[in-house]
Amino acid sequence: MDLFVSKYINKIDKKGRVSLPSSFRNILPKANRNEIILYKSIKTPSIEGCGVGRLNEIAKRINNLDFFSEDYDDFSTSIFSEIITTNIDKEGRFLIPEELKIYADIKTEAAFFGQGHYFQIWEPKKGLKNTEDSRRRLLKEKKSLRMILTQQK
Amino acid sequence: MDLFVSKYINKIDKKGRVSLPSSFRNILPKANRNEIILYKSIKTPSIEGCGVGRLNEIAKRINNLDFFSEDYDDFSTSIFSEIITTNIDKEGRFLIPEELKIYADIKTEAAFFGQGHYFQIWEPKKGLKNTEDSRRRLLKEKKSLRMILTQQK
DNA sequence: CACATACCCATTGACGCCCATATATTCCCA
DNA sequence: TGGGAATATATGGGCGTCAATGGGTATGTG
Repeated sequence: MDLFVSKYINKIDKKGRVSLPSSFRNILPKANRNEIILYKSIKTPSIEGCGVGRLNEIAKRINNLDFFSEDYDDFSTSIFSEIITTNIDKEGRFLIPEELKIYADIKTEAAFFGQGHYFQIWEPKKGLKNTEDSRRRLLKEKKSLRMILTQQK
Repeated sequence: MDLFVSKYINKIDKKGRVSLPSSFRNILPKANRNEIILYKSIKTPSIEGCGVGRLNEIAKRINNLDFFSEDYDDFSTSIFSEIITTNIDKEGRFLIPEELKIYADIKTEAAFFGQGHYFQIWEPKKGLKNTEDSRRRLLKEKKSLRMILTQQK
């Protein structure tokens, strides 16, 4: 398994530390298992995160843009300056930067939601509500989950 | 991690010294960890900086411009002749040359913005506003940040 | 000599590293 | 196969180290 899946709710201790779910840690490449990157989700009041490996891919893509164009600066600023790297201690815990906690309204507990190649961190109640809303939207639009889950390639 | 990421706001002391964020220092090659280059950003009222090694990369990019265009001379002049090297002391601090401080309107605090292979130094309020503006431009143009952040190769 | 800057030392708070415990899970063997 | 032991995970807390900051003094250069 090399995808972030499932959801977990973990406590944030006095020092502000929170455990990255074990199954998430195991997905990080052994080489960089003690570092992740975090950034504000664009569409939701949540934090998104993933291993640092993805950062290099992003850098490569941005570097391919015209260096003297406006886009280059916009992407570079919006992405690199907004990304925060944080270290994972030997027990598998990390610190959520204050700014991101405020953005996601996270206080004493953090809910982790696997999203495949990345994961989201929510204030638990908001996160669960978002899950329900998502599912409801899907069904409403008659996009059959069943179809997606059971169809053959 | 070998990229300049995140943002930091540091104070400038009476002597004009300011700490280069620790994570930025660690990116500089051990060989030249006590020296960086600074120059005026071409498109914004900010200072750009990087390790001395990056000079070659800048030269390459300018060389890729049409040699006979006006841009070539302009960029070449604007950048190379304006580059200033400055030393980093044992505590990780350096002096921002007066001319650059004036150009960026920096007085008592300096905001450092990671930009991947280089970084920018802004007057804090202006820098934060610039980040917001960048993001707004990107979203407005429906250029999906999310795609860059999460897509697979 | 005056000013700027490099070098040295000190302080504070944040963070990393280490150890400890409780609960849950897996493993192994009788 | 049942039960106890070993292991893993989430969580709590002590303490040393480092980053950011402040300031004194030496060095140096015009």
